[in-house]
Amino acid sequence: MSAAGVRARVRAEMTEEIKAVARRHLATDGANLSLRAVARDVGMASSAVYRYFASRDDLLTALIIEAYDAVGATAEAAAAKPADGDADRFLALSHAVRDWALADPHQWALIYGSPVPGYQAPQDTIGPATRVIFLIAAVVESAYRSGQVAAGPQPTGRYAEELAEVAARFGPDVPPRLVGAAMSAYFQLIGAISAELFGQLSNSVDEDRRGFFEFQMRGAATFIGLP
Amino acid sequence: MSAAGVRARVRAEMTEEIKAVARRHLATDGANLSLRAVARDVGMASSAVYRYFASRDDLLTALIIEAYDAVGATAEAAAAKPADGDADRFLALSHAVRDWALADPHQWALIYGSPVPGYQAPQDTIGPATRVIFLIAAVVESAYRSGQVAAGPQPTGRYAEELAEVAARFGPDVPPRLVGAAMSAYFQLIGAISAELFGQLSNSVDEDRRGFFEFQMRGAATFIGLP
DNA sequence: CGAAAAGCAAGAGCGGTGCTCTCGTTATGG
DNA sequence: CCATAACGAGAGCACCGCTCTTGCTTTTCG
Repeated sequence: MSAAGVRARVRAEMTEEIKAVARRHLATDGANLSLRAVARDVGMASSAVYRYFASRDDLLTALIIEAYDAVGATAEAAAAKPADGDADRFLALSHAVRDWALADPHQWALIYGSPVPGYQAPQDTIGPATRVIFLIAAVVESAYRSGQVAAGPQPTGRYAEELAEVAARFGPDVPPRLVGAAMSAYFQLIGAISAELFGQLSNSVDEDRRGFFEFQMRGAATFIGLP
Repeated sequence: MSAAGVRARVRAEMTEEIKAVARRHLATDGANLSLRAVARDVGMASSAVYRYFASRDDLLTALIIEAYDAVGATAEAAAAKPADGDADRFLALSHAVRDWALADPHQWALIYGSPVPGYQAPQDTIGPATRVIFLIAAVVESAYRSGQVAAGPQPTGRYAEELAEVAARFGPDVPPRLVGAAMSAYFQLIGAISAELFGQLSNSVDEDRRGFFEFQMRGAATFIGLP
């Protein structure tokens, strides 16, 4: 009847419902969720799910993309808020990412944990995956444009050239050092959150993990040279 | 016959063989290796494996402990070599850990990747897990004892007290800041290697990852205050 | 309009998994 | 020497991912 076609709309709704149920299972079973169990919860035969996702890995890929988008949106919202300087903006962004990770550790593990064995990240995921690092880079670039970035160690050697190539994507005259520092800060962010989530803080920092996280991120900001 | 008992010795050998085969499977299948497949390779019924390991998770735990021991031993060997100052010792240690991880990414993922869902790290693993961070702490403490550590940001608040408690385990008068910095450096090390191994460097630093890694670790050393 | 085409859901089935239980055998220690 | 405990193998249970076939419904097009 409708121009869009009933079938297409129903298909889209069905796809969303499967993903929603799968996301729920992800929260309890992690990456080894069972496609059959998801199908049961949705109320259809397991074979019918294959009309919507070519394989279990394809379903996981859809969840991965959604997770990247979710954490990216959260980080963007935090970075958009008014902040007292670029260092504070970076800290706010970091806390937003950490809060998101704490709220749903399995989603975090899905995108930043060890890759699912036998699973190769398809092209669809590399776009959404870069949102957070681009945000950090934007903060760093903004600070640099306003001339507020302190000096720091210069990269040298072959990797410095690679950093320069990446820097060229952001604009002219962006020093490779800033790109390197931004990437390093990004990996520190991911690493600090993963360490906390994966239990590496047990028996050392148990009460005030948020404070210790901020301590680490302040170090990262200093390394970049943020004011 | 023998005092030790034939059975006990055979049992120990059998346990080792199962672990060896499982380690081989780990290199190809990752953490979702199949106990049945391991049993087939060993040449026994899958049910017989349960005489040696109570469950598949128990087998994985054994592999985890071995992996922690292996990376710990590697790091210790690197840290024991003569070095040109404590910063260089830290760098050597870092490179050793990275080299080990590159040589066997699945073992790395097993211990530093996302925890296997439904798998709770047993007590047996927390001892071996602390070897590397203790090594870093030892380097930092040695530098501190010789009065060569530069000043740095002071931790404040509740987590600072927790760091002080950890510091007390190392000896009197160890500043909490050093413990925090050492832990931060440790997480940077883990995070940088995981980022490289889990594909986060694709399309940015592809040629000289070793150089970029050293750039990051130099930053960590500076944050600690190593000379 | 009506037939052909395409999309869809369900069921059966294949080979695989972790794990348990039983049963015959073999080494161990009182 | 013999009861006991450890052992290996096999059958079996419930589950898994995935495929194929079979009917049915919607869409598309001559």
